[in-house]
Amino acid sequence: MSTFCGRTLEYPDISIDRFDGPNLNSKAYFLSHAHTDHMVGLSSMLMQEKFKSSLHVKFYCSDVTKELLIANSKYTYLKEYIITLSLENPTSITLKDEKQGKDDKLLVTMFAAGHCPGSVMFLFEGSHGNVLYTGDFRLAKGEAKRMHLLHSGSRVKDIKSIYLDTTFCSPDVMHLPSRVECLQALIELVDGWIYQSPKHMVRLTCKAKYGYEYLFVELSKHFNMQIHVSVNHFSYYNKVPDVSQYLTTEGKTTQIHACKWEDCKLEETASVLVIQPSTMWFIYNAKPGVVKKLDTHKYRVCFSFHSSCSEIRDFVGYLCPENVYPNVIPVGCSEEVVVNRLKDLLRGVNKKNKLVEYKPLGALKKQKTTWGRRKLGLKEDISGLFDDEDD
DNA sequence: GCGATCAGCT
DNA sequence: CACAGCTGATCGC
Repeated sequence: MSTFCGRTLEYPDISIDRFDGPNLNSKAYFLSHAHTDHMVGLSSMLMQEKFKSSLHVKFYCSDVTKELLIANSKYTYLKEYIITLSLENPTSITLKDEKQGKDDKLLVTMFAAGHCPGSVMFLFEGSHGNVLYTGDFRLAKGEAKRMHLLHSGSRVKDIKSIYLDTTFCSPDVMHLPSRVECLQALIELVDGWIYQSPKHMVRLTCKAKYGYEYLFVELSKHFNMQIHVSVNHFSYYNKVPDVSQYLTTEGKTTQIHACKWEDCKLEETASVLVIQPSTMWFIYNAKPGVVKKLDTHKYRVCFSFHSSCSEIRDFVGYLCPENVYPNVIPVGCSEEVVVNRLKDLLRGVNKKNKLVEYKPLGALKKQKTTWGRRKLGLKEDISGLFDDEDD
Protein backbone atom coordinates (compact mmCIF):
# COMPACT_ATOMS: atom_id res chain seq x y z
CA MET A 1 0.00 0.00 0.00
CA SER A 2 1.59 3.22 -1.17
CA THR A 3 2.34 5.81 1.48
CA PHE A 4 3.96 8.20 -0.99
CA CYS A 5 2.59 11.72 -0.55
CA GLY A 6 2.60 12.50 -4.27
CA ARG A 7 5.51 14.90 -4.43
CA THR A 8 9.27 14.57 -4.60
CA LEU A 9 11.69 16.88 -2.82
CA GLU A 10 13.37 17.75 -6.11
CA TYR A 11 10.30 18.55 -8.22
CA PRO A 12 7.52 19.64 -5.85
CA ASP A 13 5.54 21.24 -8.71
CA ILE A 14 4.45 17.87 -10.03
CA SER A 15 2.41 15.11 -8.44
CA ILE A 16 2.67 11.38 -8.98
CA ASP A 17 0.13 8.76 -7.88
CA ARG A 18 -1.55 11.08 -5.39
CA PHE A 19 -4.16 13.75 -6.09
CA ASP A 20 -5.42 15.15 -2.81
CA GLY A 21 -4.41 17.94 -0.42
CA PRO A 22 -1.35 19.93 -1.51
CA ASN A 23 -1.22 17.95 -4.77
CA LEU A 24 -4.12 20.07 -6.01
CA ASN A 25 -1.60 22.86 -6.63
CA SER A 26 0.64 20.88 -8.97
CA LYS A 27 1.48 21.87 -12.54
CA ALA A 28 1.49 18.36 -14.01
CA TYR A 29 0.20 14.93 -12.93
CA PHE A 30 1.56 11.44 -13.44
CA LEU A 31 0.00 8.04 -12.83
CA SER A 32 2.23 4.95 -12.74
CA HIS A 33 -0.62 2.40 -12.93
CA ALA A 34 -4.35 2.10 -12.36
CA HIS A 35 -4.52 0.56 -8.88
CA THR A 36 -6.79 2.60 -6.63
CA ASP A 37 -4.28 3.08 -3.81
CA HIS A 38 -2.29 5.15 -6.32
CA MET A 39 -5.32 7.20 -7.35
CA VAL A 40 -6.38 8.83 -4.08
CA GLY A 41 -8.25 12.05 -4.85
CA LEU A 42 -8.30 11.53 -8.60
CA SER A 43 -12.08 11.33 -8.84
CA SER A 44 -12.77 14.25 -6.51
CA MET A 45 -14.63 17.37 -7.63
CA LEU A 46 -11.65 19.46 -6.53
CA MET A 47 -9.42 17.62 -8.99
CA GLN A 48 -11.99 17.86 -11.78
CA GLU A 49 -12.28 21.60 -11.24
CA LYS A 50 -8.51 21.95 -11.16
CA PHE A 51 -8.19 20.42 -14.63
CA LYS A 52 -11.14 22.39 -15.97
CA SER A 53 -9.78 25.72 -14.77
CA SER A 54 -6.13 25.21 -15.76
CA LEU A 55 -5.12 25.73 -19.36
CA HIS A 56 -1.82 23.88 -19.27
CA VAL A 57 -2.13 21.25 -16.57
CA LYS A 58 -1.99 17.76 -18.05
CA PHE A 59 -2.11 14.17 -16.89
CA TYR A 60 0.57 11.75 -18.09
CA CYS A 61 0.39 7.95 -18.17
CA SER A 62 0.83 4.96 -20.48
CA ASP A 63 -1.65 4.00 -23.23
CA VAL A 64 -2.88 0.97 -21.34
CA THR A 65 -3.31 2.87 -18.07
CA LYS A 66 -5.35 5.45 -19.98
CA GLU A 67 -7.71 2.79 -21.33
CA LEU A 68 -8.12 1.11 -17.95
CA LEU A 69 -8.76 4.50 -16.35
CA ILE A 70 -11.33 5.93 -18.71
CA ALA A 71 -13.21 2.60 -18.84
CA ASN A 72 -14.20 3.45 -15.25
CA SER A 73 -16.90 6.11 -15.18
CA LYS A 74 -15.34 7.82 -12.15
CA TYR A 75 -12.30 8.71 -14.26
CA THR A 76 -13.75 9.16 -17.75
CA TYR A 77 -13.63 12.93 -17.23
CA LEU A 78 -9.83 12.76 -17.48
CA LYS A 79 -9.96 11.80 -21.15
CA GLU A 80 -9.38 15.30 -22.48
CA TYR A 81 -6.46 16.03 -20.13
CA ILE A 82 -4.50 12.80 -20.62
CA ILE A 83 -1.30 12.77 -22.62
CA THR A 84 0.00 9.25 -23.14
CA LEU A 85 3.73 8.70 -23.42
CA SER A 86 5.37 5.70 -25.02
CA LEU A 87 7.97 3.60 -23.23
CA GLU A 88 11.62 4.67 -23.26
CA ASN A 89 10.84 7.73 -25.33
CA PRO A 90 12.10 10.85 -23.50
CA THR A 91 9.58 13.68 -23.67
CA SER A 92 10.15 17.30 -22.75
CA ILE A 93 7.41 18.77 -20.60
CA THR A 94 6.95 22.45 -19.83
CA LEU A 95 5.67 23.31 -16.39
CA LYS A 96 3.84 26.56 -17.04
CA ASP A 97 3.73 29.18 -14.37
CA GLU A 98 0.13 30.34 -14.71
CA LYS A 99 0.96 33.76 -13.28
CA GLN A 100 3.52 34.66 -15.94
CA GLY A 101 6.58 33.61 -14.01
CA LYS A 102 9.34 31.58 -15.55
CA ASP A 103 8.44 28.19 -16.96
CA ASP A 104 10.33 25.06 -15.99
CA LYS A 105 11.30 22.21 -18.26
CA LEU A 106 11.45 18.59 -17.35
CA LEU A 107 12.49 15.59 -19.40
CA VAL A 108 10.30 12.58 -18.63
CA THR A 109 10.95 8.97 -19.60
CA MET A 110 8.69 6.00 -18.87
CA PHE A 111 9.92 2.44 -18.31
CA ALA A 112 7.86 -0.75 -18.08
CA ALA A 113 7.55 -1.66 -14.40
CA GLY A 114 6.28 -5.24 -14.68
CA HIS A 115 3.70 -4.78 -11.94
CA CYS A 116 0.42 -4.90 -13.85
CA PRO A 117 -0.79 -3.99 -17.37
CA GLY A 118 0.27 -0.46 -18.23
CA SER A 119 2.45 -0.04 -15.13
CA VAL A 120 5.47 2.22 -15.54
CA MET A 121 8.30 3.95 -13.75
CA PHE A 122 9.05 7.63 -14.38
CA LEU A 123 12.51 9.12 -14.79
CA PHE A 124 12.53 12.90 -14.38
CA GLU A 125 15.57 14.79 -15.59
CA GLY A 126 15.73 18.52 -14.85
CA SER A 127 17.62 21.29 -13.13
CA HIS A 128 17.35 19.58 -9.73
CA GLY A 129 18.89 16.30 -10.80
CA ASN A 130 17.68 12.94 -12.05
CA VAL A 131 14.87 11.41 -10.08
CA LEU A 132 13.46 7.92 -10.59
CA TYR A 133 9.97 7.17 -9.29
CA THR A 134 9.44 3.42 -9.58
CA GLY A 135 5.71 3.18 -8.87
CA ASP A 136 5.04 -0.44 -7.96
CA PHE A 137 7.37 -2.80 -9.79
CA ARG A 138 8.46 -6.39 -10.31
CA LEU A 139 11.72 -6.71 -12.15
CA ALA A 140 14.01 -9.73 -12.14
CA LYS A 141 17.66 -9.36 -11.21
CA GLY A 142 19.70 -7.76 -13.96
CA GLU A 143 16.79 -6.06 -15.72
CA ALA A 144 18.00 -2.54 -14.94
CA LYS A 145 20.89 -3.15 -17.29
CA ARG A 146 18.44 -3.51 -20.17
CA MET A 147 16.73 -0.20 -19.43
CA HIS A 148 18.90 1.73 -21.86
CA LEU A 149 17.74 5.22 -21.01
CA LEU A 150 18.84 4.76 -17.42
CA HIS A 151 22.30 4.86 -18.98
CA SER A 152 24.37 7.50 -20.62
CA GLY A 153 26.72 5.74 -22.96
CA SER A 154 27.89 2.66 -21.08
CA ARG A 155 27.49 4.24 -17.66
CA VAL A 156 24.49 4.43 -15.39
CA LYS A 157 23.04 7.92 -15.23
CA ASP A 158 23.67 9.86 -12.08
CA ILE A 159 20.47 9.24 -10.12
CA LYS A 160 20.03 11.76 -7.34
CA SER A 161 17.02 10.14 -5.73
CA ILE A 162 14.97 7.03 -6.18
CA TYR A 163 11.40 6.86 -4.86
CA LEU A 164 11.06 3.14 -4.46
CA ASP A 165 8.45 0.39 -4.14
CA THR A 166 9.58 -1.15 -0.85
CA THR A 167 6.52 -3.39 -0.35
CA PHE A 168 8.71 -6.48 0.17
CA CYS A 169 11.89 -4.77 1.30
CA SER A 170 12.15 -6.99 4.33
CA PRO A 171 14.37 -9.89 5.45
CA ASP A 172 11.23 -12.07 5.49
CA VAL A 173 10.93 -11.68 1.74
CA MET A 174 14.50 -12.11 0.50
CA HIS A 175 13.39 -14.39 -2.32
CA LEU A 176 10.18 -14.94 -4.26
CA PRO A 177 9.64 -17.35 -7.15
CA SER A 178 9.88 -15.63 -10.52
CA ARG A 179 6.85 -15.09 -12.70
CA VAL A 180 8.03 -17.89 -14.97
CA GLU A 181 8.46 -20.34 -12.09
CA CYS A 182 4.93 -19.57 -10.98
CA LEU A 183 3.56 -19.95 -14.49
CA GLN A 184 5.26 -23.32 -14.94
CA ALA A 185 3.81 -24.63 -11.69
CA LEU A 186 0.39 -23.38 -12.74
CA ILE A 187 0.65 -25.01 -16.16
CA GLU A 188 1.52 -28.34 -14.55
CA LEU A 189 -1.51 -28.20 -12.29
CA VAL A 190 -3.87 -27.25 -15.08
CA ASP A 191 -2.36 -29.81 -17.43
CA GLY A 192 -2.91 -32.60 -14.92
CA TRP A 193 -6.56 -31.65 -14.55
CA ILE A 194 -8.41 -30.40 -17.59
CA TYR A 195 -7.56 -33.31 -19.89
CA GLN A 196 -9.32 -35.78 -17.58
CA SER A 197 -12.66 -34.74 -19.07
CA PRO A 198 -14.38 -31.68 -20.56
CA LYS A 199 -16.13 -31.21 -17.23
CA HIS A 200 -12.89 -30.78 -15.34
CA MET A 201 -12.74 -27.05 -14.67
CA VAL A 202 -10.01 -24.88 -13.20
CA ARG A 203 -10.98 -21.89 -11.14
CA LEU A 204 -8.39 -19.19 -10.44
CA THR A 205 -9.34 -17.05 -7.46
CA CYS A 206 -7.64 -13.69 -7.94
CA LYS A 207 -8.00 -10.70 -5.68
CA ALA A 208 -6.76 -7.55 -7.37
CA LYS A 209 -8.47 -6.12 -10.42
CA TYR A 210 -5.26 -5.92 -12.43
CA GLY A 211 -2.03 -7.85 -12.07
CA TYR A 212 -2.80 -11.47 -12.95
CA GLU A 213 -3.04 -10.89 -16.69
CA TYR A 214 0.42 -12.32 -17.29
CA LEU A 215 -0.87 -15.66 -15.95
CA PHE A 216 -4.12 -15.44 -17.95
CA VAL A 217 -2.37 -14.63 -21.21
CA GLU A 218 0.30 -17.30 -20.88
CA LEU A 219 -2.14 -19.98 -19.72
CA SER A 220 -4.44 -19.16 -22.61
CA LYS A 221 -1.59 -19.42 -25.11
CA HIS A 222 -0.33 -22.69 -23.66
CA PHE A 223 -3.70 -24.49 -23.56
CA ASN A 224 -5.15 -22.70 -26.58
CA MET A 225 -8.18 -21.82 -24.50
CA GLN A 226 -9.48 -18.40 -23.51
CA ILE A 227 -9.84 -17.53 -19.83
CA HIS A 228 -13.35 -16.82 -18.61
CA VAL A 229 -13.73 -13.50 -16.77
CA SER A 230 -16.81 -11.57 -15.67
CA VAL A 231 -18.38 -9.09 -18.08
CA ASN A 232 -17.47 -6.27 -15.73
CA HIS A 233 -13.83 -7.34 -15.67
CA PHE A 234 -13.70 -7.86 -19.42
CA SER A 235 -15.04 -4.40 -20.15
CA TYR A 236 -11.87 -2.81 -18.82
CA TYR A 237 -9.82 -4.54 -21.52
CA ASN A 238 -12.03 -3.58 -24.48
CA LYS A 239 -9.32 -1.33 -25.87
CA VAL A 240 -6.40 -3.51 -24.77
CA PRO A 241 -6.33 -6.29 -27.40
CA ASP A 242 -3.02 -7.70 -26.14
CA VAL A 243 -4.98 -8.89 -23.13
CA SER A 244 -8.61 -9.13 -24.29
CA GLN A 245 -7.91 -11.60 -27.11
CA TYR A 246 -7.06 -14.19 -24.46
CA LEU A 247 -10.20 -13.61 -22.42
CA THR A 248 -13.83 -14.55 -22.92
CA THR A 249 -17.13 -13.71 -21.26
CA GLU A 250 -18.64 -17.01 -22.46
CA GLY A 251 -18.16 -19.39 -19.55
CA LYS A 252 -19.31 -22.45 -21.50
CA THR A 253 -16.51 -22.21 -24.05
CA THR A 254 -13.58 -22.86 -21.72
CA GLN A 255 -12.34 -24.96 -18.83
CA ILE A 256 -10.27 -22.20 -17.25
CA HIS A 257 -12.11 -19.61 -15.18
CA ALA A 258 -11.08 -16.45 -13.40
CA CYS A 259 -14.65 -15.21 -13.25
CA LYS A 260 -16.91 -14.24 -10.41
CA TRP A 261 -17.89 -17.81 -9.64
CA GLU A 262 -21.46 -17.19 -8.47
CA ASP A 263 -22.33 -15.72 -11.88
CA CYS A 264 -20.85 -18.65 -13.77
CA LYS A 265 -23.62 -21.17 -14.24
CA LEU A 266 -21.71 -24.41 -14.63
CA GLU A 267 -23.28 -27.84 -14.61
CA GLU A 268 -23.28 -29.38 -11.19
CA THR A 269 -21.45 -32.42 -12.51
CA ALA A 270 -18.34 -30.33 -13.13
CA SER A 271 -15.32 -31.11 -10.99
CA VAL A 272 -13.48 -27.98 -10.03
CA LEU A 273 -9.83 -27.48 -9.20
CA VAL A 274 -9.38 -24.24 -7.24
CA ILE A 275 -6.04 -22.48 -7.54
CA GLN A 276 -5.35 -19.35 -5.54
CA PRO A 277 -2.40 -17.20 -6.54
CA SER A 278 -1.03 -15.75 -3.30
CA THR A 279 2.02 -13.95 -2.03
CA MET A 280 1.45 -13.10 1.61
CA TRP A 281 0.32 -16.62 2.46
CA PHE A 282 3.63 -18.05 1.33
CA ILE A 283 5.59 -15.36 3.13
CA TYR A 284 3.79 -15.76 6.44
CA ASN A 285 3.74 -19.51 6.37
CA ALA A 286 7.41 -19.48 5.45
CA LYS A 287 6.77 -22.29 3.01
CA PRO A 288 9.52 -22.47 0.47
CA GLY A 289 8.40 -23.46 -2.98
CA VAL A 290 6.03 -22.31 -5.61
CA VAL A 291 2.98 -24.46 -5.12
CA LYS A 292 1.22 -25.85 -2.05
CA LYS A 293 -1.57 -28.40 -1.97
CA LEU A 294 -4.21 -27.48 0.61
CA ASP A 295 -6.82 -30.06 -0.23
CA THR A 296 -7.51 -32.60 -2.96
CA HIS A 297 -9.04 -29.89 -5.14
CA LYS A 298 -7.37 -26.83 -3.74
CA TYR A 299 -3.92 -25.35 -4.28
CA ARG A 300 -2.03 -22.14 -3.77
CA VAL A 301 0.68 -20.90 -6.13
CA CYS A 302 3.15 -18.21 -5.13
CA PHE A 303 2.79 -15.24 -7.44
CA SER A 304 3.91 -11.70 -6.72
CA PHE A 305 3.62 -8.46 -8.62
CA HIS A 306 6.10 -6.75 -6.34
CA SER A 307 9.85 -7.35 -6.33
CA SER A 308 11.39 -9.43 -3.58
CA CYS A 309 13.96 -7.85 -1.27
CA SER A 310 16.87 -9.27 -3.25
CA GLU A 311 15.34 -7.97 -6.50
CA ILE A 312 14.87 -4.53 -4.93
CA ARG A 313 18.45 -4.53 -3.69
CA ASP A 314 19.74 -5.63 -7.08
CA PHE A 315 17.90 -2.76 -8.74
CA VAL A 316 18.99 -0.09 -6.25
CA GLY A 317 22.55 -1.42 -6.11
CA TYR A 318 22.84 -1.23 -9.87
CA LEU A 319 21.61 2.36 -10.05
CA CYS A 320 23.57 3.49 -7.00
CA PRO A 321 21.48 6.60 -6.27
CA GLU A 322 22.46 9.24 -3.74
CA ASN A 323 19.16 8.97 -1.85
CA VAL A 324 16.42 6.41 -1.49
CA TYR A 325 12.89 7.22 -0.35
CA PRO A 326 10.56 4.29 0.38
CA ASN A 327 7.09 4.58 -1.21
CA VAL A 328 5.82 1.88 1.14
CA ILE A 329 6.39 1.58 4.88
CA PRO A 330 5.23 -1.89 5.96
CA VAL A 331 3.24 -2.16 9.21
CA GLY A 332 5.28 -2.13 12.38
CA CYS A 333 8.13 -0.58 10.44
CA SER A 334 9.55 2.92 10.18
CA GLU A 335 10.95 4.77 7.21
CA GLU A 336 14.35 4.72 8.89
CA VAL A 337 14.34 0.94 9.21
CA VAL A 338 13.45 0.51 5.53
CA VAL A 339 16.12 2.98 4.42
CA ASN A 340 18.68 1.16 6.57
CA ARG A 341 17.99 -2.02 4.61
CA LEU A 342 19.19 -0.22 1.47
CA LYS A 343 21.71 2.28 2.76
CA ASP A 344 24.77 0.18 1.93
CA LEU A 345 23.81 0.40 -1.75
CA LEU A 346 23.76 4.19 -1.94
CA ARG A 347 26.50 6.29 -3.43
CA GLY A 348 28.99 7.61 -0.92
CA VAL A 349 28.23 4.93 1.65
CA ASN A 350 30.51 1.96 2.13
CA LYS A 351 29.49 -1.58 2.99
CA LYS A 352 29.51 -0.96 6.71
CA ASN A 353 27.00 1.85 6.26
CA LYS A 354 29.60 4.51 7.06
CA LEU A 355 29.60 7.70 5.07
CA VAL A 356 32.56 7.89 2.77
CA GLU A 357 34.37 11.14 3.50
CA TYR A 358 33.70 13.74 0.89
CA LYS A 359 36.68 15.04 -1.06
CA PRO A 360 36.01 16.93 -4.25
CA LEU A 361 39.18 15.55 -5.79
CA GLY A 362 38.19 12.04 -4.83
CA ALA A 363 35.32 11.96 -7.25
CA LEU A 364 37.01 9.50 -9.55
CA LYS A 365 38.00 7.30 -6.69
CA LYS A 366 34.46 7.21 -5.40
CA GLN A 367 33.24 6.33 -8.82
CA LYS A 368 35.65 3.43 -8.84
CA THR A 369 34.42 2.19 -5.49
CA THR A 370 30.82 1.99 -6.60
CA TRP A 371 31.89 0.33 -9.84
CA GLY A 372 33.81 -2.23 -7.89
CA ARG A 373 30.78 -3.02 -5.83
CA ARG A 374 28.66 -3.36 -8.92
CA LYS A 375 31.12 -5.65 -10.58
CA LEU A 376 31.51 -7.85 -7.56
CA GLY A 377 27.77 -8.17 -7.43
CA LEU A 378 26.20 -7.15 -4.19
CA LYS A 379 24.13 -10.26 -4.59
CA GLU A 380 24.52 -12.11 -1.36
CA ASP A 381 26.60 -9.48 0.37
CA ILE A 382 24.02 -8.54 2.94
CA SER A 383 25.66 -9.73 6.14
CA GLY A 384 25.08 -7.41 9.02
CA LEU A 385 22.42 -5.47 7.19
CA PHE A 386 19.55 -6.43 9.41
CA ASP A 387 21.48 -6.49 12.69
CA ASP A 388 20.02 -3.34 14.11
CA GLU A 389 16.44 -4.52 14.08
CA ASP A 390 14.23 -5.69 16.91
CA ASP A 391 12.06 -8.26 15.17
C1' DG B 1 -31.75 7.23 -5.61
C1' DC B 2 -26.74 8.53 -5.70
C1' DG B 3 -22.08 9.05 -3.55
C1' DA B 4 -18.98 8.64 0.13
C1' DT B 5 -17.22 6.07 3.91
C1' DC B 6 -16.28 2.06 6.60
C1' DA B 7 -16.39 -2.81 8.46
C1' DG B 8 -15.74 -7.31 7.02
C1' DC B 9 -14.09 -10.50 3.86
C1' DT B 10 -11.09 -12.82 0.53
C1' DC C 1 -2.00 -12.11 6.69
C1' DA C 2 -1.83 -4.00 4.65
C1' DC C 3 -0.52 -7.86 -2.49
C1' DA C 4 -5.63 -4.91 -3.79
C1' DG C 5 -9.50 -4.98 -3.99
C1' DC C 6 -15.07 -6.22 -3.45
C1' DT C 7 -19.64 -6.29 -1.02
C1' DG C 8 -22.90 -4.51 1.78
C1' DA C 9 -24.47 -1.42 5.59
C1' DT C 10 -25.07 3.15 6.95
C1' DC C 11 -25.31 8.09 6.52
C1' DG C 12 -25.97 12.49 4.17
C1' DC C 13 -27.91 14.84 0.35
